Amino acid sequence: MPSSNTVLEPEHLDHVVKHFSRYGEFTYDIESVPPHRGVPAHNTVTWLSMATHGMAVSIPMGHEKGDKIIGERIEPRLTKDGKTRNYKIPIWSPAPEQLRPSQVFEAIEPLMFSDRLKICHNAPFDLGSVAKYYDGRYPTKPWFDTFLNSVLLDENRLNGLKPRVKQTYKLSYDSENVGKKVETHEFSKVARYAYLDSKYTWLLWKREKDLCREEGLSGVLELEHDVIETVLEMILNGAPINGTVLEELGVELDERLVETEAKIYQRVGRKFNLNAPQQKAQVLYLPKDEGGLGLRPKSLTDGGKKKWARGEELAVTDFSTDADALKPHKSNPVVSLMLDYQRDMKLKSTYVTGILGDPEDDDKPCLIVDGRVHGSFKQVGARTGRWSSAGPNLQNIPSRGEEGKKIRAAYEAAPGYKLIVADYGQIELVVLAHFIGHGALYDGFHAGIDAHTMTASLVFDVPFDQVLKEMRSVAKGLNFAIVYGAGPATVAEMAGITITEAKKHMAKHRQMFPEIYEYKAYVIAQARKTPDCHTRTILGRKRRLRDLRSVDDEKRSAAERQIFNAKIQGSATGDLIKLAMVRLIPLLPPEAELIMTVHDELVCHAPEPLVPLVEAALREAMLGEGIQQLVSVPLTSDQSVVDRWSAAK
DNA sequence: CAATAGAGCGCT
DNA sequence: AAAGCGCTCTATTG
Repeated sequence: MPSSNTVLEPEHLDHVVKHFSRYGEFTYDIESVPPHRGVPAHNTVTWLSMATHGMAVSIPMGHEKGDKIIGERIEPRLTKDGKTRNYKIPIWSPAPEQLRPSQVFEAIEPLMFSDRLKICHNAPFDLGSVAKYYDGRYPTKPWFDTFLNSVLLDENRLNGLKPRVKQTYKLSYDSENVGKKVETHEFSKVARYAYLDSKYTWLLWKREKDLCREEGLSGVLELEHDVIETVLEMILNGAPINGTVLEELGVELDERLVETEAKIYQRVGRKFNLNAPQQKAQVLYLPKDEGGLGLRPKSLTDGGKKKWARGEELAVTDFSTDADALKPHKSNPVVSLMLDYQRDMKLKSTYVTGILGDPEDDDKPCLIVDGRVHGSFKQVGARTGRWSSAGPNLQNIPSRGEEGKKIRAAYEAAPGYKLIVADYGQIELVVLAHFIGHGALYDGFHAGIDAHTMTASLVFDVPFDQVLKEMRSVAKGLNFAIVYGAGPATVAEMAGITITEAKKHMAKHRQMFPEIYEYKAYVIAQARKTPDCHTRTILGRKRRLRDLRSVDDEKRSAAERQIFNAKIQGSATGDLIKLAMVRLIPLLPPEAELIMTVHDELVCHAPEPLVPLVEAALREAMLGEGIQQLVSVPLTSDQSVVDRWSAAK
């Protein structure tokens, strides 16, 4: 009988599978290596670990580094300044002979594709990463994700496996961060590490699997488990993108950057680093006799504000050089050029080089594989229950401005395909009106009147068919202020009016929509009364903010804004959009794909002939009876069928 | 040399 | 005195 926890022989693997087959549940975890380490669609799995009743094992399948240093070699390498330095590189013994991935995945296929419960900490990654070994099929339900479970139980703590183990068992088993780069660590160390990942996932599951039920979180937990399927759909599909369009735009931006840079240096009379806020501040705010432009600063940086609060002396570098601070000086040619530079640099570095990579720089790989970028969508990335996206972030692709639109235009459907883009109309205000259940906003939505127009009509005392653009813009700011808790200064800034005017409009708004303010106060008061200071979203997700009881006015106010916003944001762009996505998957024809979510927006990709079907599926998923019944205000959506994402309205 | 903080900015 | 994110660059720290 094999006794080791590390599986190297086929007989051992058979024995392990036999043992696991006896039980209805098991945990598993994978370790992966570059290229595309964190990208389930393309990464290479070199370790699989599993745990169940009475057994936990590591199964290596391609780890190269052994346990001992058996020599060293000298390697000359170029340093950054072009010099050559000799580095001593240790030579490691080879790792023991291991099973092949195909052997391993074939052997465990009966476990993965059974009705046994697969338990993972961050299931989308582990489920998605093994799909490539099964022709794109990922292990079948049921699943249990201890990470999701953990987040729902406390969104304020660190919920990664290591922090949770440390919190629960006062124990650190990975001080070296082995999982971040397994291939650089010794075989035995990784074997132990992988084994412990699965073992502790198992222990956490046993310990915490029923806690959500005790807190009335079963419903959201079930929703989030259903959402896993939508995550897998998005991260395995990826978003279709045209690299050539980005390349051309990159050249255009580069040319302009070089030009702008030269003009600035010429006008200022010297070179400096345009990407360094401190150097920019000196150029802008230092008096003329000290080589600066002598401009009057508009605002402080965060660091500057702190200094000011402590009563310390300020330096020029404590003044902000952000776009907002520069705008008042736009008539100054240097400032105007700086604004151009900042905008172009952002687009070039983040959205062109960030995607295409830099051949000169190994740390900047090209993210496009077979015409797709695989962002990693995180279903509980935000503490409100909102999605987040990373690597690349597909939720902050530029949409405004001439150049921004060009970036978004690179996200295009494959030939013969279309993008179908659907977004909810005013979903946050709809949810707010639903929660209140009456009032002008509620009535307005039922009458099919645009929320900002409705608000403008009451604040400016005009019939809603006589609301002017400027009125609507102010109203938009006012509605924004409700949801985010913004003050007069922000409203003024947004709508382009004075603070005095903003205050006046806000007072009128309070008068015309008293129920909104009553409701807000009620939500905050109720939350403060609960033992853990929580409120719940429409589907029962909790947001806890202990600072609601802080004696520090600033902290308490911040918490009040946060908890109210979380209730609205979490219900709208957490719960409802997720429910719509879960409903969508079974309605989509197999040839159609869900590729992205941007908070209140879903993007699908489908062959042209199937477009009507996909449109209907999106309508049903987002607006159909099963979701509409949850909201006492009519849901609406806008849909566009386009070739390029930039063309959606 | 690697990790982290701060500033700034893209999106809903 | 504005909710929620992630990325890039510079400058500082370990």
